[in-house]
Amino acid sequence: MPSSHSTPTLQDVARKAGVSTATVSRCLNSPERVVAETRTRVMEAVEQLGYTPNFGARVMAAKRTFTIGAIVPTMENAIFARGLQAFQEELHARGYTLLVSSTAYDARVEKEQIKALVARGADGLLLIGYDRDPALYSYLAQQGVPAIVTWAYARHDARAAIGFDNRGAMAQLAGAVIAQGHRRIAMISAHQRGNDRAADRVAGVRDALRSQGLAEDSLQVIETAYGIETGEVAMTTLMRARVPPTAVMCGNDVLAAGALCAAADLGLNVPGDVSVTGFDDIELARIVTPALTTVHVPHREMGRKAAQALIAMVEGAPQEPPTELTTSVQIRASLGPAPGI
Amino acid sequence: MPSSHSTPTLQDVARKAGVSTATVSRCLNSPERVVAETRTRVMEAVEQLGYTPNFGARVMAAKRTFTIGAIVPTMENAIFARGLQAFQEELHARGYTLLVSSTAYDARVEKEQIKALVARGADGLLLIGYDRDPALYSYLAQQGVPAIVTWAYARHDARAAIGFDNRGAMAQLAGAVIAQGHRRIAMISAHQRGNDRAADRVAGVRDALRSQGLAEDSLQVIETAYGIETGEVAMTTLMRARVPPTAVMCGNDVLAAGALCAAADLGLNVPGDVSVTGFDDIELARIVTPALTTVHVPHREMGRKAAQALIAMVEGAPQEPPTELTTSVQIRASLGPAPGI
DNA sequence: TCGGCAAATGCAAGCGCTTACATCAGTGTT
DNA sequence: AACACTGATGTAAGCGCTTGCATTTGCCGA
Repeated sequence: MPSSHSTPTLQDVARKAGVSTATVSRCLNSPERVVAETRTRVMEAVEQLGYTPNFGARVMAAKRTFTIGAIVPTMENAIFARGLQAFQEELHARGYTLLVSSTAYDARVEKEQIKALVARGADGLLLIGYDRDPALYSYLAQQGVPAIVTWAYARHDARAAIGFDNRGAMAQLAGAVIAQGHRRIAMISAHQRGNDRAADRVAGVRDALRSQGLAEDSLQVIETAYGIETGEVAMTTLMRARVPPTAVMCGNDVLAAGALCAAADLGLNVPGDVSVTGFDDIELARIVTPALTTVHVPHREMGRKAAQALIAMVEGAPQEPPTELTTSVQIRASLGPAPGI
Repeated sequence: MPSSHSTPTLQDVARKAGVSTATVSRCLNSPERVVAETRTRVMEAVEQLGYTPNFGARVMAAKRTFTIGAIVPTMENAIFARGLQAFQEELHARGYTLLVSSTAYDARVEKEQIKALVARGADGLLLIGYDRDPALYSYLAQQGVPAIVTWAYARHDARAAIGFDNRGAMAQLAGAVIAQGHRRIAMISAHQRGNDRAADRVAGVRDALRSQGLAEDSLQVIETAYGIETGEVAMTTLMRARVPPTAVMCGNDVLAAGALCAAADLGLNVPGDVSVTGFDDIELARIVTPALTTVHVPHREMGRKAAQALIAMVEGAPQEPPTELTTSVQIRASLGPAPGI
């Protein structure tokens, strides 16, 4: 008799349906192996008892959790939100559940979270960017947990990845800025240490300067945490200099939104007095005034494909080579000709 | 001998340290019950083997997962992001891991996700709002999984909750709008069905109209999905009417941002031609032009307290009564006097 | 009619861990 | 010196499920 107080178990269902636990288990996991009549009886028992399989037991017996972990730097702004949403949708469609945790851009926290997720039996992991302690990669390999790198793409790295060329995309955007006659260009970047995307974006701007025959060390870079307020502060510093830049390229749209606010506060006209650009093309970019010139990233596509690739790896498919997604420069009102041109 | 290929188990550690599995388990879970010397030996073995406890086994034996689930309507925009981030931070500090999933505002998906999280052994659940199939609440009760309702607060409901009075807050904001002389007020709301927050906000506006002796059925309400674009569409519809409203109150900041975009596209001046308000006071509200008048919600505080309360419940504390957090009306440039006043 | 085969189901051995209880070795008491 | 007691550790019984293998059942052809 099912004990009336604790949650029902396979046993209880089996007893109620008058079959063995094995049959119940099969009904739940490979219904085609059970005759229709029995199956109906079992399913009714399941229904009546309100039975839910015990996850721990199932995991232990089956060695699979159907859980995928994602470790992102932050959930607070929208940078990762859309891609993650698409990732989860695809996962959900394939019967997997997503576990998200965030690191606040702290490598130590990231390490903890990775271990926590692996300990919790994540079948696979979504990681942002490449740059982390190599020991973590060996740890994952040792534990047999596949991982996929996203939001970045490195041709030379064999690791599974779905991303885009941060450096090339930023170089292209910088090319557009330079083409507008800007020569005094500054950049507001996230901290580059441990953040390859940020570092690549700075490098991209340098690439563009160089290829135009401009002095690349003339590029002034302010590093700061991601955030609207930090973007405001950085922009204010920049524009109060003796010779302020005529274009400020930001490491992402959030910083750029902050820069725009600061410009407004300082009474500067954008793009009349100074041009501002972002990166990511999140919704924010369209809403701010003036609308932001930025790099469009196919976040949803990235999330979806990452899910597909990761599931394939989890299910034992041979690891695919990294995939590069194409980005495009979105020219909007925040970029104009350099003043005096 | 530890099999060289599979991951090490408690057994392996015990063997290596020359103790029983019970002792190893105790070292890991209640170190003070083991003599220092033994403990050191065990910890060394753990270290050398790179042992990580098997989550499933642990869960099954201990009946606890130290995992909390959160089910939010969406991760795509920032409405829930900040609160969730705070929730996770507090959880993490207390040794719990957060599992997030989203429902796309679909009650069926929510049901699935709740079951999935319970099946995955979530010790407790964070839910948004009250409005859902009562069967779900009984299911949770039967499964013994405590849940806390957030982003809403209902005095009359005994359910554990940490939230704010959506209706009262919106009424207060509407009061401010009316005080500016607005009489033709329209509202852009999320779909109210299954979304008590949205419904309460509409009701709040009606309350305010009534208490000012205005005809509450004169309030025109457009329901739409949450999103910037949907906000734009709704605003366009509203402003193209023969007698357009002089103030448009939006169910949240995202819709309001869309409304502001639409106003700009239509060549309307805000607040000269029409005032716009939001709700939530997410970062967006400060960035848009003009800055948004909205209701400030203490998201981080809510997230933090929700974590504390939920953990207390999970750990067996008697259920606390619902907690109400205070909101405040944030007046910014998007609200001005009604035209012609 | 009966042997043989396949399909359906049952049996029971784990999966790796926690924990109640048993055991054992010291310590202090009388 | 015998005893009770305490603290450290070991023993072993599950936790609820999956799954390889054994058993049963029903049907076919000979």
